[in-house]
Amino acid sequence: MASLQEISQRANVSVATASRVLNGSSHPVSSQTRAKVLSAAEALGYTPSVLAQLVRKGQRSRIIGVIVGDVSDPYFGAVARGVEEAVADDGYLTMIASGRRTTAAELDHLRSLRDHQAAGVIFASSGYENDPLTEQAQELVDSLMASGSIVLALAPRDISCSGRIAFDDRGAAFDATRYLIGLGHKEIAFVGGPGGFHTSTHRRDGFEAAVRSAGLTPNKRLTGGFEYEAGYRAAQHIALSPERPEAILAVNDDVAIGLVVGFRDTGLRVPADISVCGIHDTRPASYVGLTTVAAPLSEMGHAAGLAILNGETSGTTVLPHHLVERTTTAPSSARAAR
Amino acid sequence: MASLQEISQRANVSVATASRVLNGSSHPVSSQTRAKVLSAAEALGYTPSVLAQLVRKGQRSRIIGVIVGDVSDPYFGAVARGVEEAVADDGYLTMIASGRRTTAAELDHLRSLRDHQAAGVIFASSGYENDPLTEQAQELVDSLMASGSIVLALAPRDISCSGRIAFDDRGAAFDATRYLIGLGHKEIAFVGGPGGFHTSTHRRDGFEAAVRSAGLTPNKRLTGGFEYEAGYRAAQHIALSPERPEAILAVNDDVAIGLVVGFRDTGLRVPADISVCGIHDTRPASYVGLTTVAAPLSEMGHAAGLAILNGETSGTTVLPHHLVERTTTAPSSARAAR
DNA sequence: GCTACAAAGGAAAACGATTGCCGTCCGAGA
DNA sequence: TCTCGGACGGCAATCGTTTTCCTTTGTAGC
Repeated sequence: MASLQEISQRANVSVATASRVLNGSSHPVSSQTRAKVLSAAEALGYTPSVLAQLVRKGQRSRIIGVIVGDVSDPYFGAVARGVEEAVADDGYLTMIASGRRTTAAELDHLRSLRDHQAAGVIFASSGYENDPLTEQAQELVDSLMASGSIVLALAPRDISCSGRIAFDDRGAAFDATRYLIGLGHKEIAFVGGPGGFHTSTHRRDGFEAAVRSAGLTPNKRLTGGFEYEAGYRAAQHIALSPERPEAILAVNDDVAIGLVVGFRDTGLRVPADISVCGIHDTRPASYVGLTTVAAPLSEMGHAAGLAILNGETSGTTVLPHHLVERTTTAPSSARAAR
Repeated sequence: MASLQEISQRANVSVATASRVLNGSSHPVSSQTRAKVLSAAEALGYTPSVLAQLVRKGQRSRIIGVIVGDVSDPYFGAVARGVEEAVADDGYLTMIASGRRTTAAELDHLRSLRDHQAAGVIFASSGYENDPLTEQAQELVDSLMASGSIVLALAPRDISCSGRIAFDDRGAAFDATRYLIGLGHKEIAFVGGPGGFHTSTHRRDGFEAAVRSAGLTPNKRLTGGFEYEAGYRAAQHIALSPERPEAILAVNDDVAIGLVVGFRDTGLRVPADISVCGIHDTRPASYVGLTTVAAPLSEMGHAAGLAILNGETSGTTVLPHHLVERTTTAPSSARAAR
């Protein structure tokens, strides 16, 4: 509340001197005056106006924005936690802004982050094809980068930014599918997210490639949302379908869990009757013992945080994933031996 | 990037006029000059410096900070989503800051929120007893409120702020316990969070009151963390204990789910051998069919968002909870009839 | 006793805005 | 013709800082 102005009056010095004492400067100040200023500041409870400092110095603030698709999705929680761990010790502040899966909301957040001169922006959510707002987003990203902010994408996006840190969506789906094939399953389906999202598409591509490479024909792939409910609903359909697959790869854990619970609610046994595999390995996966591909979520966040701290301004990093086998998948023979 | 200065030069008007045109003012400007300014702004790609505006006008920014304990806890996700829905249409931005369950980190976030003149701050996480940093937190909250920010607590906190919006921790635990008693259980235990947290304590109090009011003696209550793992570990102990309870109330859903999975992993049947009830009704609760008390999480967030929008500066609101019966609880007779 | 230089402090111009106050111009009313 | 008032625009102060130039003073070196 108290300004340098008031401090300087109370201490009988100029504003310049007060500034020099209170906010580090190389300009020398005698220890007497320094003491006077310090005690005045103490008495008045001085707090520098960070806003004014930013205006004057034109620097970046110590805010790092993480743009996520859904605040209650544990995927984003993991990423955000990684960012936080990387930057908290350096006094940077991670703020999570939810795009609620709409680009319009993301634009609002980008604008606000630009307005407040954020040190960095991290896109944790995937973009989607033919997004009419891409151009606007790119403009905002450009202006952010032009003014010194670092913009990183952790998921596929039609935006050129300072750098990318991700895992291999296609490869993860490919590996998971190979694993299911290795279990002896022949009829394998992919349950994807909402159409058009890049992650969905890449993962579906990986799935198809694996199925084809094994000489099988890719089974029907149903689409839905990214949430539990979408998986649950899909399970209802699949359970009733005449040509029910033996195994399913879901686009992510939430959908996979929805499938598992949905199947069980309709009387199917998982994995005896049908195997289910997810992608991400978020916390709830272990709640239901889901077999899934562990994605380096917090590692990605961590790397992104460090990149912003170090001002790294280019490059692409791909972090490794690995399969975590739990209890929702079983060899095909288990079914035959029933 | 372009400043009013540059705009005014290009349009051959004074900075004052440019300001009046570009950022609404009641002062009249002829349509000719207006057009000149507008086209200059367009050509130069003018964006007002929100920071400078804030410095000059001393107003609050359009940022609302939500301080949570753990970004991957779905409890906080629900609250944040509620806030978001309430304020997004008015152009306010919800930013989630993780206190990582330490007051020191919370203080950092509070400072940053104050520095950026946030419109409001919402405490979604509980405080704990004898927190040595309470005083500092109170000072920060006071300075925030003094400068016009609204500070709301959604969980018990030893801080006096603009208002409180919550549900009845004690009552929720009381009702859940009465429900378990109503099922015929006599040996009921409470598995609490880390010692000292107000929510833990209030819920334990509600539990004890219910048990006592039924003429039973409160069973041992084990403490742990707020997470799944704490519940899982507790389940290991309880399963091996000679005087195993018939029913358990957990401090929240995550712990309850940990208990359920933990029990099943040790061969106990839930609910046949032991009933488990949670508090919150977060998403994962439905994944495992957990019986739990539904807390008005997003409603609290929503109400808090509206309160900040409307500048409501006082009052306490308590929102209702209700029990959601699923499949982790069963009557005691089910056990006897085994 | 002179110069030279470092230390110490202040005045004032920025940064990018907003706004109170004043001057000019014009048309309307007397 | 004179006056009055409103429309319109600019000057300059202001917000809370930082930073570039001074100016003054003290001291060391010759």
